[in-house]
Amino acid sequence: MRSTDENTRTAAGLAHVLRPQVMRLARRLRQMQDHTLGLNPNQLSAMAVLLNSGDQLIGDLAVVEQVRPPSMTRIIHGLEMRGYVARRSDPADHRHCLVTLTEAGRQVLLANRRRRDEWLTIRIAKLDPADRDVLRRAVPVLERLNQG
Amino acid sequence: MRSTDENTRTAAGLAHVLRPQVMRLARRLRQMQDHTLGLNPNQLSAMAVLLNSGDQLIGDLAVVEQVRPPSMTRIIHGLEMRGYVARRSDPADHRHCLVTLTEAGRQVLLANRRRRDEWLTIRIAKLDPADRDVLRRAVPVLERLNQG
DNA sequence: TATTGTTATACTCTATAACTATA
DNA sequence: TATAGTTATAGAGTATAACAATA
Repeated sequence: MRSTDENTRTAAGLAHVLRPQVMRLARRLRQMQDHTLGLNPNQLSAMAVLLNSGDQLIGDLAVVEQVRPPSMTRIIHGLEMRGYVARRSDPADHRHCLVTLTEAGRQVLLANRRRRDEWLTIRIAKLDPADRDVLRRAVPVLERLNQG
Repeated sequence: MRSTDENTRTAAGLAHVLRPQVMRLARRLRQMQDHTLGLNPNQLSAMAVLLNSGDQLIGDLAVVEQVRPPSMTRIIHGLEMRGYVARRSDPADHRHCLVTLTEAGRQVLLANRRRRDEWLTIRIAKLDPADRDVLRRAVPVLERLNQG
C-alpha cells in the first residue's frame, strides 16, 4: 500500500496523512511572521505569551518558551529597547522582574496576526463552500486534539 | 465581538480561529522531531527533501531550504560525517555535487516520522469517532489549501 | 542559605566575501 | 568569463558558569 493510499479509518493512518498537511500549512504561516520588523521568532513568541496570559516573570517566560533565563533576559532586553515591553520590579519581592506588553507592542503583535490571517483568508476564500464547512467543523476538533 | 465568538461563516473568521490551532499542533509535532539524534531541524529537513524528491545538487537544496550555499555545504557535511548522505561529482559537469540519501539516512528519517506519527496517533485515538471523521474529511481540504 | 535575574564566556549556526575548480 | 561549490571570517543567538541582589 502506498502512503497516499493510507487507510484513514485507523487513527494511525489518519495521523500519517494529517501530520504533513498540518506541518506544511504551519511552515508557510510561520515564514511570513518572521522578518516583519526587526523581531525574531522568539521575541514575537514571548510577546504573544504576554498578550495571551498577561504580565510574566522573566523566569516564567523562560520556562514557557523553553529557553534559559539568560536567553530570556536578552530577548526581553531587545524588546524593551524597541519599546514593545516594559519591566518593573515586583514590590512584594524585589528579586522578581515583571514584564508587561506596552500598547505599542500590542499593536505590533496584532498587526502581525492580521497579516497572517489575511494570507490564510485569501486561501480559504478560494475553497468550495463544502470545503470551508469541513474546515469549520475541524476547528473544535483540533482544539480538543491540542488539549488532550 | 470576542475573538472566541468569531463568525466562522466568513473566510476571515475561519482563518482567525483555524490558524492558532494549526500552529499549536505543528509546534508540538516539531518539538519532538528535534533533539532526536544529534540532528538539527535543517539537517532533518534537507534529508526529507532527498527522501521525497531524490538526489539533489547542493545549490538546489540551498534554494529549496532557503539557506545560502555555504550553509548547505555545512549542513550536508555534517550529514556526510554521520553516514546519512553520500556525495558524488556529476560525471557530466564536475562542478556539480550530487547528494544522495544513504540507506542509514533513510532509516533514521523513517524512524523519526514514525515517532511523530505515533504521538499524533495516540491523541487521535482518544477522540470521538465523529471527531475522527471530521479530521478524515479535513485532510484533502488542507491538501487543497496548501496547493492553492 | 536559597532564589531571581544578570554578566562573562564559549559554542552553534548562518551569511557575506573571497577563493578554487570546472566549463 | 561564468558557474558550482568551498573556505575564511564575522554576526546573531543560545547555553553554561560565575556573580549580584534580595529574601
